[in-house]
Amino acid sequence: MVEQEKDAALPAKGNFSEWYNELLRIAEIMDVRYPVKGLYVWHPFGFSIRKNVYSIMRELLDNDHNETLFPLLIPEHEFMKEAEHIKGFEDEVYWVTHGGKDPLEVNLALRPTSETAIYPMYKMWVRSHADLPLKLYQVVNTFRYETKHTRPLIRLREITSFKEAHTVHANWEDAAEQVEEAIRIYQEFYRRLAIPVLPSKRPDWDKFPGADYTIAVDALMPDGKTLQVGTAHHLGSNFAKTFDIKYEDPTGEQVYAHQTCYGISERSIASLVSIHGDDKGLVLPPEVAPVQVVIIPIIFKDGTEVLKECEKVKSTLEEAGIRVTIDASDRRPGAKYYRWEMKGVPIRIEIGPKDLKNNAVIMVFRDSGEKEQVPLNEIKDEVLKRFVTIHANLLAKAETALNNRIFDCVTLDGIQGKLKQGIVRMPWCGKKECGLALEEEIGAGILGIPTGQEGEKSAKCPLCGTDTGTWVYVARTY
RNA sequence: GGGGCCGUAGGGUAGCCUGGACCAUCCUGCAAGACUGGGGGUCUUGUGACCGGAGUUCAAAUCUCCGCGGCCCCA
Repeated sequence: MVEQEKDAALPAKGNFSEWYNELLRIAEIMDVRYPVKGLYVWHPFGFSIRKNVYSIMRELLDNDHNETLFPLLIPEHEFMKEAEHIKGFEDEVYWVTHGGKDPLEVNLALRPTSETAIYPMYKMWVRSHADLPLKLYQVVNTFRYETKHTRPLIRLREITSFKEAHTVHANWEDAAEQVEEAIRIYQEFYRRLAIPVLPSKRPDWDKFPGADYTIAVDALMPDGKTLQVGTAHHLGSNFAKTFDIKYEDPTGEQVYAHQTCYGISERSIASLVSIHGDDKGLVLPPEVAPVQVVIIPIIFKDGTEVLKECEKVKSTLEEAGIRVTIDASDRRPGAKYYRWEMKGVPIRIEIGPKDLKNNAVIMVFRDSGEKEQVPLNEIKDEVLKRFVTIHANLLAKAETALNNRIFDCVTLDGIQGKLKQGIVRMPWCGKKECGLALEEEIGAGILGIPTGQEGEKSAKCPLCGTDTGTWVYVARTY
C-alpha cells in the first residue's frame, strides 16, 4: 500500500459526500467546527472565492439594479401579513423575543427572506408610474431553522450570502418579463462560473409561498442529485395587495403594482466547487480563483538568481492585473504542487536553474494537467490566452457531464437506475395528483417544466395515461 | 416524520466490550534546528486531546442518564 494517505489527501470524488467535506476543510473554504448546528465559518481563502463570485453577480445586476441594505429584524405584525408566505416559513423562523431580560412588546423575526422587511418601505417609495420599474437588490444573511441534515454551503441555518433582488412593475406582463430577465442573468452568471444550469418552471406545490409562479435553475452535482442554485418568482400583485403598494397610473388612477423577487445564495459556490473539483482538489475558473498563478521557485543551494527571476515574472503578470503568488516556503517543490493544486490555482509556473539558462519557464495547467515550456517574453500573453481556454474547457466538460446524465423515460420502468445517475425527463399530464403520486412512487422530486418548452413529442403520462406534450425534469434533489 | 451509529490534540486514529499499569498510542500538522530541494524528503527536539454536565464506584476515556454536536439509512 504505497498509496497510503499522504497527509492532506482527499477521498476520491466518487465518494462525493466525504470528498466534499474534506475539500472544504483542506482547501480552506469553510470551517465547519463552529459549535452551532448549521452555522459555518468562511476561511479567508473561501471568502476570497466568494468575493470574486459575487462581484460577477454585482457586475451583472448593476446594469439596471441598485444595491441596498435592509434590516435583519422584521416585526411580527409585518411578517404575519401575507398568509401564504407565513405558512411557507413559520416553522423555520427564528424569533427574537427579549431585549436583555425584558420580553419585547413586538417580537422580531430574523429574516428568512426579506419580502416582509422590504415591502412596507416599498409602499412608501412607490407613488407614481414614473417610479417604476423599481429594481433593488441586497446581499445579506438570512436565517432558517432547518431541522433536516444541514450541510456547509448547501443547507444552512444561516445563509450568509443571500443575493435577493426585489422589483416592482406597472403590470403583470412587465413583471413576467423581469422574471425571464432574471433567469437570463442567472444563466449568464453561471456561464461565467463555467456551470451549466437547467431552468424550469416549478410545479405549483413547490413554488415560493405567495408567488404566482416560480422559475428555478438547477445544477447537477457529481452524485447525480440536483442542487437548486437560483430562483425567480413572479409575485403578481399578491404582496402589493397585502402591503398596499399602489401607484398612480398615467390616467390618475391608483392601481396595485406587480412584483418579482429572485435570489441566489452560496449554493452557487457549492456547485462551483463540486462540479469542477477533482481527486486532487479544487479546480477554479480563472476569473474567480483567489490565486490565478502560483510561481514555484526551484532552488538548489543558492536561490538568489531564481528568486529574482520569480519576482520579475510576478511583476510582469501583476501589471496585467493577474493575481500571483510566489511560494518561497521551504517545503519541497512536490509538496507545493499538491498544495496549490488542492487550492485550484489555474496555472502554475515553475522556475529553476535550467529555466534561467533557457530563458523560459515551465507552465502547468490545473484543468488538464498539461505541461509546457514558455519563453520568458511570452509569459503574460500565454497566461491570458490560457485563462480563456481553461474557462472554455471547464464549461465544455461540465456541459458534457450534464448532457450525458439527462435521460428520457416514458414509463416508470428502470427509472430508479437513471435517477441514481442524474436527471430524468418524462411526460407528465400536469395534474397535481399524478405529480405527487409520481414523486411518492419514485422517491424523487419533479423539478419542473423546462422553460421555453414547445413542440415536444406527445406521450402518455405514466400515471394516468393521458396524452400530453409536456415533459418535466425529475431528479433526486438536495 | 421514523430508525441506527458515533464524539480521544488542528486533522486522522489506538485504548472502551471486560473500569485500575493511561500524568493516554501511533500517523499527520504545528514550532525550532540541521542537511536538503525539477511531484508529498530525512533526522533531532518540542507542542498539543478523553465534547459539556450530572450520576454509579475506592477508582471513569471506558458504565448510566441528560444536553450539545456529527454521520448514515428509511419515509
